[in-house]
Amino acid sequence: LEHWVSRDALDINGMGEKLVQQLVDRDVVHSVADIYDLTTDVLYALERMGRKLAEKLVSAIADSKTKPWSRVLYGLGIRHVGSVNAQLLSEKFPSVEQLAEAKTTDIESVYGIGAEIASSVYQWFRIPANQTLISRLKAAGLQLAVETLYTTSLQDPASVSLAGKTFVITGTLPTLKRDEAKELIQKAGGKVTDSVSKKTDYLVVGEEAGSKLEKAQQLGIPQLSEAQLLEMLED
DNA sequence: GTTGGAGAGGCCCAATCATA
DNA sequence: TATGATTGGGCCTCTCCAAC
Repeated sequence: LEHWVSRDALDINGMGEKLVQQLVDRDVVHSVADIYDLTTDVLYALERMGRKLAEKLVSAIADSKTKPWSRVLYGLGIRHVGSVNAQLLSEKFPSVEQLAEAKTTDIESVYGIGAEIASSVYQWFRIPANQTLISRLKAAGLQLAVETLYTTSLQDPASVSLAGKTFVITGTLPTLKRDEAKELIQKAGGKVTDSVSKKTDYLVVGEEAGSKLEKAQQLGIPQLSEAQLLEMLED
C-alpha cells in the first residue's frame, strides 16, 4: 500500500506510512483497490485528520486515476519491476491485457528485460488474487492502457525530439518538479535514469546539485539548465 | 567475468497541517 | 500561535540483474 501511494507510483499526496498503517489497523483498507472506496467521512474519523486534509486526500486519490499505465504497472509492486522497467514494458505492451497474456519469451524480448524479470511478471499475472485486483482497479477507473495519442508518439521514435537520449536530473529545478521534467523528457522520447554513467547523454542541473554533477563533470557529460532543456523540447 | 544501471531502502531537511 | 506529527523531495549506498 505504501508503495502504491508513493510519488513514483500513483503519487497520492498526503498519504504516507502512518496513514496507511491506520487504515489497515482499522480494517478500512485491505488492498490498493480499497483506497478508491475511501470517502471524506471515513478519512475524517482517523487520528490527526481534519476536514481539510480529508478533502485533500480524496482529491489526491481521484487525481491518481489519471496516472499513466506505466505508473500503475510500477505501483503493482511486481518483483524487479521498478519505474524504468515498468516504462519499458508499457511501451511494448500498451495495455494490461496484452501484458497479462504475454508469454515469458515475449516479455524477455524487451531490451533490458531478462529471464528473471520476465518470469517474475509472468508469474504475477497467474495469481488469481492479482487478476481480481486488476479487475477492481479497472472498475475504479484507473489507466490500464496507454492513451492513443501517447501510443502514437511511442510507436514512432523518430517523430519525437529526444528519441534515444538518456537524461539524469540532479538538484532542484527552478519551476518544474522532478517528475514533471521526467514526464516531459519521456513524452519527447527520452529516457530518465537515476545514476550518471558513460551512457548518460545529458545531466539536467538544478540548484544544490549533488554528487551526480561531480561524476558528470568527470565523465565530460554535457549539462543542461531547466531553460535549456525546455528549449530542446520545443525543437 | 566484468560493467553498467535499476531496484530498494535509508537518511536528512523543509513544508504542511492538526492539535493543544 | 507554537508545537509536534507526518509527508515530500532529493541524495546516497548497496545489492543484484542484464548486456556485453
